[in-house]
Amino acid sequence: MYIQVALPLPLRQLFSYLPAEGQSLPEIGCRVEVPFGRQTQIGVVVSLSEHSDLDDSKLKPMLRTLDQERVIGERLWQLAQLAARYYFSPLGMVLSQMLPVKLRQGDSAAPLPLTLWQPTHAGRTLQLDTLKRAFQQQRLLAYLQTQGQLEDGQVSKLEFSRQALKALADKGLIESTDRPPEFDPNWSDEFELGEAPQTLNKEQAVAVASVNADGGAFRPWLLEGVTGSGKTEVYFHLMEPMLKAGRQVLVLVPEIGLTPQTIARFRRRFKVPMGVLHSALNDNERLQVWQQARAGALGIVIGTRSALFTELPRLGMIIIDEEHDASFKQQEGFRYHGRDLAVMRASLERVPIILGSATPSLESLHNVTTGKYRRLQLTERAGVARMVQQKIIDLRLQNLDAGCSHELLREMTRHLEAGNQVMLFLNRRGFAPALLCHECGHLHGCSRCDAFYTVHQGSGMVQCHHCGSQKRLPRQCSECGSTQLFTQGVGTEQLEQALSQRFPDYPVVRIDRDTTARKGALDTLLEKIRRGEARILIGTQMLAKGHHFPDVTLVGLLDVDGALFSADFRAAERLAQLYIQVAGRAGRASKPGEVLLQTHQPDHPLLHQLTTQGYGPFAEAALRERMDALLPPAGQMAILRAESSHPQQAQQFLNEANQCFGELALQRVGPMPAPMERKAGKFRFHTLLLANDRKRLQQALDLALPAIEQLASGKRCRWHLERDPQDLL
DNA sequence: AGCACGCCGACT
DNA sequence: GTCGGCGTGCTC
Repeated sequence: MYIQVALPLPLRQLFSYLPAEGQSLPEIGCRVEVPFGRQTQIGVVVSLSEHSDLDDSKLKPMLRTLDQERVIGERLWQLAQLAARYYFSPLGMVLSQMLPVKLRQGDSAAPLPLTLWQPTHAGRTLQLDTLKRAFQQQRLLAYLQTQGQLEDGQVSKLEFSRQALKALADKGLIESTDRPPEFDPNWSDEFELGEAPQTLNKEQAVAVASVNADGGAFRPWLLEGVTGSGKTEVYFHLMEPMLKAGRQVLVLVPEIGLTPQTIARFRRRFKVPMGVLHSALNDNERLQVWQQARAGALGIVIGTRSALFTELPRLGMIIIDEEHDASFKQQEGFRYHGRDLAVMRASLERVPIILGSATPSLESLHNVTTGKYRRLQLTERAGVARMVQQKIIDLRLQNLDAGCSHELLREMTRHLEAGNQVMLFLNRRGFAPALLCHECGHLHGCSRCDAFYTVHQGSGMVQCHHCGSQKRLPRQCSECGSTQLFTQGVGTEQLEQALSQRFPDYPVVRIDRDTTARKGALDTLLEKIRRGEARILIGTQMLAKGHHFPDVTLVGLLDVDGALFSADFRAAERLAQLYIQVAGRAGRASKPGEVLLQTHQPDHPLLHQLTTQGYGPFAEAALRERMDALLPPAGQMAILRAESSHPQQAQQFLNEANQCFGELALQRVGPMPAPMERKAGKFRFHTLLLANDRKRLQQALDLALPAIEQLASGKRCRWHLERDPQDLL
């Protein structure tokens, strides 16, 4: 017998092993540890066969079986096969992505015992005063004396120290007991709501009734609802009968969307066990959620992109909130789109999937047009409708102060004096996007990329935002030696500085990658804003994500032009989504909001459409533009990218790859240089592969890919194939 | 991917 | 004389 194993490598093949001596054969879907070159790898058994392409002398025996029963269930196994084929990705990469990190590393899949700490008799009766020189121990023992017990997993959550725990145990004051974790799959027996459902308005009721009338079969529903229209209440109404029937619900949210408020809202409504998979969890905590979900002990699993791969034996429904959000796309390794895979999963599991958004992706809108998705619309706002004033500010021939027009500054003053907060978006971090020599005109560029250095004044450095290289801020021009160096353009750092000077009475907060790099820094800043300690909020896109500040009444988008003429074909769509999101949140009933948009293209048709008619008509026009340009979601697209330190090598590979398609009916555009041809010292090229339908693209690539992989030129450069690329950068 | 081998330039 | 840069090849 030969064991075919999928390994987490970028190699589109399986590896055969001989059985381990004296051990029973592993089952399909179990993890095995195998020797691989000079190292060992953990892979998943895909099949057992009686034949092998290779001679026995070339094969090694596997080392050990890690699981007694399959670690990926039948449905997710099917999803893995489907995803590997769809994304042209090695099965091993897909399977490893589906497993919690701990299981990829070879840890046991058996649930860990629950360790419980209790005071001993000595500990219960000890006077706390005796520990007054060991404050942490005293605090911990005090807790145990009053509470009686403490789960080991809660130690760091309640901010007790591990050392104190150990010290108390060593003194014989506390002791631990292990008990197997209890997984109760019958949570629905005592199902109850934590709070009464809200009364639905007519549109919400129609949405709920439409989905329910479909009888719980597979169907993607696009729930399009403006901000404040009550999408979450619709989710809740749809979840209720599912949970009541003991079916599990999977909820996917964008990366920053998983705020404590969101989680609290779900917990308040449904008194069922809920697993939360957010970025702050460590690998052990993730494994625990995975185990509970697999045992059917969770009613709700809510998490970001990767939560999609949670094993849910009684899955009844999938919900994706903010389905347009870019964070659902994985951009490394196995490059999948969480939304699209979730739809595939719903289809395999035969359950409905709800895609919610105020600003649906053009993909999803297109899928509504073709009949793949059904659309549900919520246009009414709960509560009092807010009037948001919108205005485009023509920047042409204007004198700007740190990128702000007079009109914007005037409006800022007005809103600040009224006691409100002002929020400004500028999608460029750092002090200035370029450093210019006043004598010779030289712009200081990165030596490894086709890009200029960004000036960071706070750190006294210039930084390349594309490869991460940085150096001391030069005093002299590297070309002519002049000391007359000026910054060019405005970044968030400069904006912050300029506005602090201009509005000395109003504290400014800046939120970008630089100010939030430290763990917890973002929360601290957001909290500061919420408490009203900051009045002027400056930030890049990340300021908008999921955060709602009720006292913000003026929102300014400082430079919209970049998005209108970007090499990234989705830039306009993203701008529109950001715009609608902030416009929907500016002000409230008692405080009317205002949104200002600064541009050198005040007559741009997309801008007009967006500000005068809203997202719907904008999206229709943008979709037409995409269709005309044959960009997604028109037809099907994949991109073959190659990079090398020698440009000819990447080009040669792509040229030869083009030959591999022969007469296949696939439109090829390229090879052509990527929008930033040189990045981090590598020259980058790509070829676009376009087909009218899914099947044609799949067939053509299935046929050509084996030949492309054989190309010798492919070994002289790094290359990969990506399906449904987010951008062409 | 991750690792070893192997070949050339700049250091003790 | 070596250390180490990355180009090349291989992994059942």
